[in-house]
Amino acid sequence: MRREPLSRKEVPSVEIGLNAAIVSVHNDEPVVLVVRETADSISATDSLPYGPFSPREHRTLEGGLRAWVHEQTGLDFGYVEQLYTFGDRGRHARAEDLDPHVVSIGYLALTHIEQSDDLQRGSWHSWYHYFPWEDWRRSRPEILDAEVLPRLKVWAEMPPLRAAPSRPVERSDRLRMCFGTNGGTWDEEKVLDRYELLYEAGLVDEARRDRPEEAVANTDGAPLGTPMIYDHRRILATAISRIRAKIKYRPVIFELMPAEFTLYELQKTVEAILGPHLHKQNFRRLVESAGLVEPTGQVKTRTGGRPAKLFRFRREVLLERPAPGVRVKPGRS
Amino acid sequence: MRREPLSRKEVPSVEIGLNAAIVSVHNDEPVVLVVRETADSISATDSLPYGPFSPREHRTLEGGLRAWVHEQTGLDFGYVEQLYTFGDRGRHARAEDLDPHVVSIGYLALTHIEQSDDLQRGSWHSWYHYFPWEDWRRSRPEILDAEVLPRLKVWAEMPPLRAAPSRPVERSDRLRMCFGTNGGTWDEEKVLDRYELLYEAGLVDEARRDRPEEAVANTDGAPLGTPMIYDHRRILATAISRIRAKIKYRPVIFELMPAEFTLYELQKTVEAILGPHLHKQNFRRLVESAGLVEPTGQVKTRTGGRPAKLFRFRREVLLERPAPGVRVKPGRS
DNA sequence: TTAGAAATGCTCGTTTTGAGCATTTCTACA
DNA sequence: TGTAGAAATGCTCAAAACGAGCATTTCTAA
Repeated sequence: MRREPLSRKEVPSVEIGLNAAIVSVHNDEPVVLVVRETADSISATDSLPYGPFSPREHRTLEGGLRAWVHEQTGLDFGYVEQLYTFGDRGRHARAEDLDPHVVSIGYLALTHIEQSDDLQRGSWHSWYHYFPWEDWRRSRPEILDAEVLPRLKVWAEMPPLRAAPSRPVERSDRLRMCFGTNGGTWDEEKVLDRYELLYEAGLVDEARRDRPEEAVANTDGAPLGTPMIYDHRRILATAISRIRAKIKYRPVIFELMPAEFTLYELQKTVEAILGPHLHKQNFRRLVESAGLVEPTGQVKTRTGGRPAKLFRFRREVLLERPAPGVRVKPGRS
Repeated sequence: MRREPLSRKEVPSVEIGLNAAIVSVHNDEPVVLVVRETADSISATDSLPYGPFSPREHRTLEGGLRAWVHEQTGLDFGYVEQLYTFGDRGRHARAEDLDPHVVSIGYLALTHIEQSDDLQRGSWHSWYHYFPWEDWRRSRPEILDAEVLPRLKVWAEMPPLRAAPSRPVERSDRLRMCFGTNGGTWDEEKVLDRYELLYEAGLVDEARRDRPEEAVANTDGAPLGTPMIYDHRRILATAISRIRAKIKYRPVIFELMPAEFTLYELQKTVEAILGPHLHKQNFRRLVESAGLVEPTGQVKTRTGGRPAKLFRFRREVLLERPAPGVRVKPGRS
């Protein structure tokens, strides 16, 4: 053996946290299931449903996740995928956090909200509540030019705290890459990168919480967006990035739809997730020619105009094509 | 609080295994760094470099991974990304495996092998050693029609052991989806899906190891491919799937290249990873028009023909385009 | 009865893609 | 010193995909 197996006491116990970003679309608004924790009698903090993995009780990681979500909210969801495993839940861990160390695994779950569903606990919040700078549905979000970019530019001019020769990319270049400043483009998939940059710049509440000793940039001015406990907002950012990327090559959007829907409802749901407006006729052509849907034969009246044909998801497409998805381009119309 | 925090003793200690699939290309052959473990004096088993995460010694998960790889092989690599966290290292865990439970995190690392590099331990093996049915470089691999598909078809005809109402996809449909039988197409990215199917069908050694009690299909006939310890072959399958998908939208292929290279060398490296042959002129047009490379001004003679211009990776492309990559189609030429 | 609102059908120019032919410029060898 | 062979490189061309917009149909509401 090349290495002595470590004895039990040599391997510090590690606790695994299971965390679920459960996403849905309600009234054309992307929402996430949030539990409000009352940490103490004064402050309330939002969290995703979560709980520790217990190998004795949970046969699998995913099973443990479903158990915790059910216990905390009453919700049972269908589609779920693993996002990422974060080793630094409290980021720059301080001594008292070291033992036991918590490693958190983030999951993305998708579900369709029926009217009849009522949660035992928790509530659906717009994800833009936590990331207002991502809300491009109407137009370029105001907070971007009013708050986010000015303060990030100040940060970009500051010298890095620790000289980082291993970081080849300048702060200003990272700013351009993430936020599309200086002639760059806004990539709606870079939600996590933008959040990480804001964290590093000390502009989100979690950064001030994790590194109170560090003088962070622009301490005057309110933190941006609504914070969450631990690294839950980072997990949510990961979830948004993932779903925005994934609907382009896998038909996961149908996890958010009812059994039957019109093409415009489908488009509205895609737009709720992706942000920008899509060209209606081209969207129809795309979805139909890709064989993603088939007409049910029914129509839906009360659409405000000509009745719309109802469609359902063609599950067979999963067997036919290697990468079916709503291949929309990030461009606006 | 909605939930009592679990006391220390209520949360069983979990050990986290860090596992690295370190990939390179050597002589147009995709290779992975493998350590041969001599489990006892009789049998030898291949493994990826791995070791437990110890929060006391490792500041981050990735740091722990690098430490273990360095200790076991002497290699320091650059690019690394997390793949997936598996909760069932021994799959259907038996009682004696339950405590402490091991959760393994798989990583993909990419590196370029210099002539001067010599490993202290471990060696580079072709990844097709572990997945011979994935080797489409010459032509359709013989083992597919001679061994893999006949035995999978037997399995597809068998009734599932446990009636699975929650599994909506028939075995024969999964076979078509994964292996392109019955008019389906072969998707070179589905390496993990194919391995999982073979595992479920009991055709790989690991399945027989993990579930000796279960009568698996086709026990006559040798197991397919070379096995690895624990779930390491599954991690390697995940790594291959990931890199085959990723080079299409991120310029990770350059992690495998020397500083200067010809376009044909680049093409050969892409083909080593993806498998099928690409159209040479179109590949050049693609790579150049995407701004991924720039000429160094030098040429390389001794190419067997007209000297080839040397190129280098244009790092600026990372700042310019949202998703630069070698967008090659899976089709053959 | 009619205005307004969607749904739907269709066109059209531009870009991207897949495929192949032709030319250039080396090396190896007669 | 030619000349064949092997790549590298340059260019063309048709098909498919894409982006944008106009036109028509068929509802509801007043």
